[in-house]
Amino acid sequence: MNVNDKTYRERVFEIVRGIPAGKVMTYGQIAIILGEGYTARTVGYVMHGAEDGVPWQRVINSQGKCSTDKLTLPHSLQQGMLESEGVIFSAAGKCDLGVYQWHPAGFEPESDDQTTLFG
DNA sequence: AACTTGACGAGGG
DNA sequence: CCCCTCGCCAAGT
Repeated sequence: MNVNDKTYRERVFEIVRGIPAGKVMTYGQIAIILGEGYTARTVGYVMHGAEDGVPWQRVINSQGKCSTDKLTLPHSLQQGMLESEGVIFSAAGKCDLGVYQWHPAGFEPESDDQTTLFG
């Protein structure tokens, strides 16, 4: 399995393309969904080579922060793109995953207690 | 084949 | 909240 294999990379991109604007997913979350020997690191490795119009900005780390701060990309470019989609970041550059994290159909968390929302 | 890096994650101080 | 350590998998030298 090689990150350059189209099938390998496509599985990651397929999920990322499914993230709607204003929502985010974490590297580790994507790795868990793919299962097959993927880890947060490999997903990140695949993501840094995203080119197919994949909304890479919607993939952040498990802390709710952008991992692109000190890298090739200008500081807060990713955060700025997400803010344009409505994601609110704290002064420390962190967003609330409990609010913005996207869960693909079939991989939703256990929490179904929305019945208590409005009594 | 060995060693280092890297858009990561969890745990501890 | 910041910093460090260790585990993880693939790529580049």
